[in-house]
Amino acid sequence: MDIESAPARLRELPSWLINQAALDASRRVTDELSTVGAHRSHFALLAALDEFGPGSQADLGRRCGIDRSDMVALVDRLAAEGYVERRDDPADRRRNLVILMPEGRQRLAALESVLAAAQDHLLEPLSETERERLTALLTMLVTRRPTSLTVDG
Amino acid sequence: MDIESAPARLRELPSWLINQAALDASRRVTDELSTVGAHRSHFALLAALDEFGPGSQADLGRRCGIDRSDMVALVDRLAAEGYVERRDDPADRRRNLVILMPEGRQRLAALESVLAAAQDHLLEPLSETERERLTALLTMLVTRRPTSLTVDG
DNA sequence: CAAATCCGTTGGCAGTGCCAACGGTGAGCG
DNA sequence: CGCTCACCGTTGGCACTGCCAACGGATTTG
Repeated sequence: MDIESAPARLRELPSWLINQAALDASRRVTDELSTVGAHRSHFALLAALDEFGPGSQADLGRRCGIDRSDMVALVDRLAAEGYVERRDDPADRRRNLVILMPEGRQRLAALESVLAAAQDHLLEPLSETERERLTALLTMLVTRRPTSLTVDG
Repeated sequence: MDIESAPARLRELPSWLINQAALDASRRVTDELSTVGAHRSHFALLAALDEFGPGSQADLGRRCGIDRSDMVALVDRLAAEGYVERRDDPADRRRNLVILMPEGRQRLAALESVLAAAQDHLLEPLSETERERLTALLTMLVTRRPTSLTVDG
Protein backbone atom coordinates (compact mmCIF):
# COMPACT_ATOMS: atom_id res chain seq x y z
CA MET A 1 0.00 0.00 0.00
CA ASP A 2 3.07 2.19 0.22
CA ILE A 3 2.40 4.34 3.21
CA GLU A 4 5.06 6.83 2.19
CA SER A 5 2.87 7.98 -0.68
CA ALA A 6 -0.16 8.59 1.50
CA PRO A 7 -1.41 12.13 2.03
CA ALA A 8 0.55 13.95 4.71
CA ARG A 9 -2.60 14.72 6.63
CA LEU A 10 -3.21 11.01 6.86
CA ARG A 11 0.37 10.09 7.67
CA GLU A 12 0.41 12.57 10.51
CA LEU A 13 -2.92 11.59 11.99
CA PRO A 14 -2.28 9.54 15.14
CA SER A 15 -5.55 7.66 14.90
CA TRP A 16 -4.70 6.64 11.37
CA LEU A 17 -1.22 5.54 12.30
CA ILE A 18 -2.57 3.50 15.18
CA ASN A 19 -5.07 1.91 12.87
CA GLN A 20 -2.51 1.02 10.24
CA ALA A 21 -0.23 -0.40 12.89
CA ALA A 22 -3.07 -2.47 14.28
CA LEU A 23 -3.91 -3.75 10.82
CA ASP A 24 -0.35 -4.87 10.30
CA ALA A 25 -0.07 -6.31 13.79
CA SER A 26 -3.31 -8.23 13.48
CA ARG A 27 -2.34 -9.68 10.14
CA ARG A 28 1.01 -10.85 11.41
CA VAL A 29 -0.27 -12.29 14.65
CA THR A 30 -3.24 -13.96 13.01
CA ASP A 31 -1.02 -15.48 10.34
CA GLU A 32 1.54 -16.82 12.79
CA LEU A 33 -1.10 -18.22 15.11
CA SER A 34 -2.93 -19.88 12.25
CA THR A 35 0.17 -22.00 11.57
CA VAL A 36 -0.50 -23.73 14.87
CA GLY A 37 -4.26 -23.65 14.44
CA ALA A 38 -4.90 -20.98 17.04
CA HIS A 39 -6.63 -17.63 17.26
CA ARG A 40 -5.82 -14.51 19.18
CA SER A 41 -8.59 -15.04 21.64
CA HIS A 42 -7.21 -18.46 22.52
CA PHE A 43 -4.09 -16.94 23.94
CA ALA A 44 -6.05 -14.33 25.84
CA LEU A 45 -8.29 -16.85 27.53
CA LEU A 46 -5.51 -19.31 28.37
CA ALA A 47 -3.39 -16.50 29.81
CA ALA A 48 -6.28 -15.26 31.92
CA LEU A 49 -6.93 -18.75 33.24
CA ASP A 50 -3.27 -19.25 34.02
CA GLU A 51 -2.95 -15.97 35.86
CA PHE A 52 -6.25 -15.82 37.68
CA GLY A 53 -7.27 -19.43 37.99
CA PRO A 54 -10.68 -20.83 37.13
CA GLY A 55 -13.43 -18.34 36.55
CA SER A 56 -16.81 -17.79 35.01
CA GLN A 57 -17.08 -17.04 31.32
CA ALA A 58 -18.31 -13.54 32.03
CA ASP A 59 -15.42 -12.77 34.39
CA LEU A 60 -12.83 -14.07 32.01
CA GLY A 61 -14.40 -12.22 29.14
CA ARG A 62 -14.41 -8.97 31.05
CA ARG A 63 -10.73 -9.33 31.82
CA CYS A 64 -9.77 -10.05 28.24
CA GLY A 65 -12.09 -7.65 26.52
CA ILE A 66 -14.10 -10.44 24.97
CA ASP A 67 -17.87 -10.19 24.83
CA ARG A 68 -19.62 -12.85 26.81
CA SER A 69 -21.58 -13.93 23.77
CA ASP A 70 -18.31 -14.62 21.98
CA MET A 71 -16.95 -16.55 24.92
CA VAL A 72 -19.37 -19.39 24.29
CA ALA A 73 -17.79 -20.59 21.06
CA LEU A 74 -14.35 -19.84 22.39
CA VAL A 75 -14.75 -22.07 25.42
CA ASP A 76 -16.48 -24.64 23.23
CA ARG A 77 -13.46 -24.85 21.02
CA LEU A 78 -10.76 -24.84 23.67
CA ALA A 79 -12.71 -27.45 25.58
CA ALA A 80 -13.06 -29.59 22.46
CA GLU A 81 -9.32 -29.37 22.03
CA GLY A 82 -8.82 -30.47 25.61
CA TYR A 83 -7.16 -27.28 26.79
CA VAL A 84 -9.88 -26.21 29.20
CA GLU A 85 -12.89 -27.74 30.87
CA ARG A 86 -16.28 -26.18 31.35
CA ARG A 87 -17.93 -27.23 34.58
CA ASP A 88 -20.93 -26.17 36.57
CA ASP A 89 -20.01 -23.85 39.38
CA PRO A 90 -21.44 -25.53 42.48
CA ALA A 91 -21.35 -22.24 44.37
CA ASP A 92 -23.44 -20.37 41.80
CA ARG A 93 -25.54 -22.29 39.35
CA ARG A 94 -25.77 -19.39 36.99
CA ARG A 95 -22.10 -19.69 36.24
CA ASN A 96 -19.88 -22.07 34.37
CA LEU A 97 -16.46 -22.61 35.78
CA VAL A 98 -13.80 -22.64 33.11
CA ILE A 99 -10.72 -24.55 34.20
CA LEU A 100 -7.28 -24.68 32.66
CA MET A 101 -6.09 -28.22 31.98
CA PRO A 102 -2.45 -29.26 31.93
CA GLU A 103 -2.63 -29.51 28.15
CA GLY A 104 -3.88 -25.95 28.16
CA ARG A 105 -0.86 -24.82 30.10
CA GLN A 106 1.35 -26.45 27.51
CA ARG A 107 -0.66 -24.87 24.75
CA LEU A 108 -0.29 -21.49 26.37
CA ALA A 109 3.48 -21.86 26.39
CA ALA A 110 3.46 -22.82 22.74
CA LEU A 111 1.30 -19.86 21.77
CA GLU A 112 3.50 -17.63 23.85
CA SER A 113 6.58 -18.49 21.85
CA VAL A 114 4.74 -18.12 18.57
CA LEU A 115 3.55 -14.71 19.70
CA ALA A 116 6.98 -13.67 20.87
CA ALA A 117 8.31 -14.35 17.40
CA ALA A 118 5.47 -12.40 15.84
CA GLN A 119 6.12 -9.43 18.13
CA ASP A 120 9.73 -9.52 17.12
CA HIS A 121 8.92 -9.39 13.44
CA LEU A 122 6.31 -6.75 14.01
CA LEU A 123 8.64 -4.50 15.97
CA GLU A 124 11.65 -5.18 13.82
CA PRO A 125 12.09 -1.54 12.71
CA LEU A 126 12.41 -0.44 16.33
CA SER A 127 15.38 -0.69 18.66
CA GLU A 128 15.00 -2.25 22.06
CA THR A 129 14.54 1.05 23.86
CA GLU A 130 12.14 2.25 21.20
CA ARG A 131 10.05 -0.86 21.72
CA GLU A 132 9.92 -0.19 25.42
CA ARG A 133 8.94 3.41 24.83
CA LEU A 134 6.22 2.42 22.45
CA THR A 135 4.85 -0.14 24.87
CA ALA A 136 4.91 2.39 27.69
CA LEU A 137 3.15 5.03 25.63
CA LEU A 138 0.51 2.62 24.42
CA THR A 139 -0.08 1.44 27.96
CA MET A 140 -0.67 4.99 29.09
CA LEU A 141 -2.97 5.53 26.17
CA VAL A 142 -4.99 2.38 26.72
CA THR A 143 -5.25 2.65 30.49
CA ARG A 144 -5.96 6.35 30.02
CA ARG A 145 -3.64 7.31 32.81
CA PRO A 146 -0.72 9.71 32.43
CA THR A 147 1.51 7.43 34.46
CA SER A 148 4.47 9.26 33.03
CA LEU A 149 7.18 7.14 34.50
CA THR A 150 8.85 7.64 31.18
CA VAL A 151 9.84 11.28 31.31
CA ASP A 152 13.28 10.29 30.17
CA GLY A 153 12.68 6.72 29.09
CA MET B 1 -13.46 -3.36 29.97
CA ASP B 2 -11.01 -2.36 32.65
CA ILE B 3 -7.67 -2.96 31.01
CA GLU B 4 -5.87 -2.89 34.34
CA SER B 5 -7.44 -6.19 35.28
CA ALA B 6 -6.33 -7.94 32.10
CA PRO B 7 -3.76 -10.71 32.27
CA ALA B 8 -0.22 -9.36 32.40
CA ARG B 9 0.77 -11.37 29.38
CA LEU B 10 -1.92 -9.55 27.45
CA ARG B 11 -1.15 -6.13 28.88
CA GLU B 12 2.47 -6.48 27.91
CA LEU B 13 1.88 -7.76 24.42
CA PRO B 14 2.58 -4.93 21.97
CA SER B 15 0.24 -6.28 19.33
CA TRP B 16 -2.55 -6.40 21.86
CA LEU B 17 -1.89 -2.89 23.07
CA ILE B 18 -1.85 -1.62 19.52
CA ASN B 19 -5.11 -3.35 18.86
CA GLN B 20 -6.80 -1.96 21.95
CA ALA B 21 -5.54 1.51 21.11
CA ALA B 22 -6.85 1.18 17.58
CA LEU B 23 -10.22 0.03 18.88
CA ASP B 24 -10.46 3.06 21.10
CA ALA B 25 -9.20 5.42 18.41
CA SER B 26 -11.61 4.06 15.82
CA ARG B 27 -14.56 4.36 18.14
CA ARG B 28 -13.75 7.94 19.01
CA VAL B 29 -13.03 9.06 15.47
CA THR B 30 -16.02 7.28 14.02
CA ASP B 31 -18.28 8.79 16.66
CA GLU B 32 -17.03 12.31 16.18
CA LEU B 33 -17.21 12.09 12.41
CA SER B 34 -20.70 10.68 12.52
CA THR B 35 -21.89 13.89 14.19
CA VAL B 36 -21.19 15.65 10.90
CA GLY B 37 -22.34 12.73 8.78
CA ALA B 38 -18.91 11.68 7.64
CA HIS B 39 -16.79 8.56 7.63
CA ARG B 40 -13.09 8.02 8.03
CA SER B 41 -12.58 7.25 4.40
CA HIS B 42 -14.14 10.57 3.41
CA PHE B 43 -11.33 12.46 5.05
CA ALA B 44 -8.72 10.21 3.48
CA LEU B 45 -10.02 10.71 -0.02
CA LEU B 46 -10.54 14.44 0.28
CA ALA B 47 -7.06 14.88 1.72
CA ALA B 48 -5.54 12.84 -1.08
CA LEU B 49 -7.35 14.91 -3.69
CA ASP B 50 -6.30 18.13 -2.03
CA GLU B 51 -2.66 17.12 -1.82
CA PHE B 52 -2.21 15.32 -5.11
CA GLY B 53 -4.85 16.79 -7.33
CA PRO B 54 -7.29 14.85 -9.49
CA GLY B 55 -6.56 11.17 -9.92
CA SER B 56 -8.02 7.85 -10.86
CA GLN B 57 -9.92 5.86 -8.28
CA ALA B 58 -7.26 3.19 -8.27
CA ASP B 59 -4.45 5.68 -7.70
CA LEU B 60 -6.27 7.44 -4.92
CA GLY B 61 -7.17 4.16 -3.32
CA ARG B 62 -3.59 2.97 -3.39
CA ARG B 63 -2.44 6.11 -1.67
CA CYS B 64 -5.03 5.91 1.07
CA GLY B 65 -5.01 2.19 1.63
CA ILE B 66 -8.53 1.80 0.34
CA ASP B 67 -9.40 -1.12 -1.88
CA ARG B 68 -10.46 -0.11 -5.34
CA SER B 69 -13.71 -2.02 -4.95
CA ASP B 70 -14.53 0.08 -1.91
CA MET B 71 -13.67 3.28 -3.74
CA VAL B 72 -16.74 2.97 -5.93
CA ALA B 73 -19.29 3.61 -3.22
CA LEU B 74 -17.02 6.16 -1.58
CA VAL B 75 -16.78 8.29 -4.73
CA ASP B 76 -20.49 7.73 -5.34
CA ARG B 77 -21.28 9.22 -2.00
CA LEU B 78 -18.89 12.14 -2.02
CA ALA B 79 -20.04 12.95 -5.53
CA ALA B 80 -23.69 12.80 -4.47
CA GLU B 81 -22.85 15.22 -1.68
CA GLY B 82 -21.21 17.54 -4.16
CA TYR B 83 -17.72 17.34 -2.70
CA VAL B 84 -16.08 15.63 -5.67
CA GLU B 85 -16.85 14.97 -9.30
CA ARG B 86 -16.29 11.79 -11.21
CA ARG B 87 -15.36 12.39 -14.83
CA ASP B 88 -14.08 10.35 -17.69
CA ASP B 89 -10.35 10.68 -18.12
CA PRO B 90 -9.92 11.77 -21.73
CA ALA B 91 -6.31 10.60 -21.71
CA ASP B 92 -7.14 7.05 -20.65
CA ARG B 93 -10.62 5.81 -21.12
CA ARG B 94 -10.17 3.03 -18.58
CA ARG B 95 -9.96 5.60 -15.82
CA ASN B 96 -12.30 7.89 -14.02
CA LEU B 97 -10.90 11.20 -12.95
CA VAL B 98 -11.96 12.16 -9.47
CA ILE B 99 -11.86 15.89 -8.92
CA LEU B 100 -12.08 17.90 -5.74
CA MET B 101 -14.76 20.56 -5.84
CA PRO B 102 -14.65 23.80 -3.84
CA GLU B 103 -17.32 22.39 -1.54
CA GLY B 104 -15.04 19.42 -1.00
CA ARG B 105 -12.22 21.66 0.06
CA GLN B 106 -14.51 23.26 2.60
CA ARG B 107 -15.67 19.87 3.75
CA LEU B 108 -12.08 18.77 4.16
CA ALA B 109 -11.40 21.71 6.43
CA ALA B 110 -14.45 20.90 8.51
CA LEU B 111 -13.49 17.26 8.88
CA GLU B 112 -9.98 18.32 9.73
CA SER B 113 -11.11 20.28 12.73
CA VAL B 114 -13.43 17.53 13.88
CA LEU B 115 -10.55 15.11 13.64
CA ALA B 116 -8.18 17.42 15.45
CA ALA B 117 -10.56 17.49 18.38
CA ALA B 118 -10.88 13.72 18.31
CA GLN B 119 -7.10 13.31 18.31
CA ASP B 120 -6.92 15.59 21.26
CA HIS B 121 -9.39 13.57 23.26
CA LEU B 122 -7.78 10.36 22.19
CA LEU B 123 -4.30 11.46 23.22
CA GLU B 124 -5.43 13.22 26.34
CA PRO B 125 -3.40 11.02 28.72
CA LEU B 126 -0.19 11.96 26.93
CA SER B 127 1.87 15.11 27.17
CA GLU B 128 2.83 17.00 24.08
CA THR B 129 6.26 15.43 23.79
CA GLU B 130 4.81 12.02 24.48
CA ARG B 131 2.38 12.49 21.65
CA GLU B 132 5.18 13.39 19.32
CA ARG B 133 7.17 10.37 20.41
CA LEU B 134 4.25 8.08 19.90
CA THR B 135 3.60 9.47 16.45
CA ALA B 136 7.26 9.10 15.53
CA LEU B 137 7.41 5.52 16.77
CA LEU B 138 4.23 4.56 14.99
CA THR B 139 5.49 6.13 11.80
CA MET B 140 8.65 4.06 11.98
CA LEU B 141 6.58 1.00 12.67
CA VAL B 142 4.16 1.57 9.84
CA THR B 143 6.70 2.63 7.25
CA ARG B 144 8.92 -0.21 8.47
CA ARG B 145 11.99 1.95 8.48
CA PRO B 146 14.22 2.55 11.50
CA THR B 147 14.40 6.24 10.70
CA SER B 148 15.53 6.82 14.24
CA LEU B 149 15.57 10.57 14.19
CA THR B 150 14.20 10.25 17.66
CA VAL B 151 17.19 9.04 19.60
CA ASP B 152 16.55 11.77 22.05
CA GLY B 153 13.07 12.74 21.02
C1' DC C 1 -2.14 -8.62 -33.77
C1' DA C 2 -1.82 -11.33 -29.48
C1' DA C 3 -0.98 -11.34 -24.68
C1' DA C 4 -0.57 -9.13 -20.63
C1' DT C 5 -1.92 -5.46 -17.74
C1' DC C 6 -4.77 -1.99 -15.81
C1' DC C 7 -9.38 0.09 -14.99
C1' DG C 8 -14.09 0.42 -12.67
C1' DT C 9 -17.67 -2.28 -11.03
C1' DT C 10 -20.30 -5.96 -8.91
C1' DG C 11 -20.79 -9.42 -5.64
C1' DG C 12 -19.37 -11.90 -2.05
C1' DC C 13 -16.74 -13.58 2.11
C1' DA C 14 -14.61 -13.87 6.82
C1' DG C 15 -13.49 -11.75 10.94
C1' DT C 16 -14.57 -8.64 14.58
C1' DG C 17 -16.85 -6.06 17.95
C1' DC C 18 -21.12 -5.38 19.43
C1' DC C 19 -26.32 -5.62 21.11
C1' DA C 20 -30.96 -7.63 22.32
C1' DA C 21 -33.45 -11.09 24.24
C1' DC C 22 -34.44 -15.39 26.49
C1' DG C 23 -34.85 -18.68 30.52
C1' DG C 24 -32.55 -19.76 34.61
C1' DT C 25 -30.35 -18.31 38.94
C1' DG C 26 -28.95 -15.49 42.90
C1' DA C 27 -29.09 -11.38 46.03
C1' DG C 28 -31.33 -7.61 48.38
C1' DC C 29 -35.26 -5.84 50.59
C1' DG C 30 -39.95 -5.18 51.91
C1' DC D 1 -41.99 -15.34 52.65
C1' DG D 2 -42.47 -12.87 47.83
C1' DC D 3 -40.81 -9.31 44.63
C1' DT D 4 -37.63 -7.01 42.17
C1' DC D 5 -33.40 -6.43 40.33
C1' DA D 6 -29.05 -7.99 38.60
C1' DC D 7 -26.35 -11.52 36.80
C1' DC D 8 -25.36 -15.79 34.02
C1' DG D 9 -24.82 -18.51 29.55
C1' DT D 10 -26.67 -18.93 25.16
C1' DT D 11 -28.64 -17.87 20.70
C1' DG D 12 -29.18 -15.01 16.94
C1' DG D 13 -28.32 -11.22 14.63
C1' DC D 14 -26.22 -6.71 12.94
C1' DA D 15 -22.74 -3.37 10.95
C1' DC D 16 -18.45 -2.50 9.68
C1' DT D 17 -14.05 -3.45 7.73
C1' DG D 18 -10.61 -5.30 4.91
C1' DC D 19 -10.20 -8.24 1.45
C1' DC D 20 -10.66 -11.28 -3.09
C1' DA D 21 -12.50 -13.03 -7.64
C1' DA D 22 -14.34 -12.08 -11.82
C1' DC D 23 -16.19 -9.49 -15.58
C1' DG D 24 -16.03 -6.43 -19.82
C1' DG D 25 -13.66 -2.66 -21.55
C1' DA D 26 -9.31 -0.06 -22.52
C1' DT D 27 -4.46 0.23 -22.97
C1' DT D 28 0.22 -1.22 -23.22
C1' DT D 29 3.77 -4.50 -24.44
C1' DG D 30 6.00 -7.63 -27.36
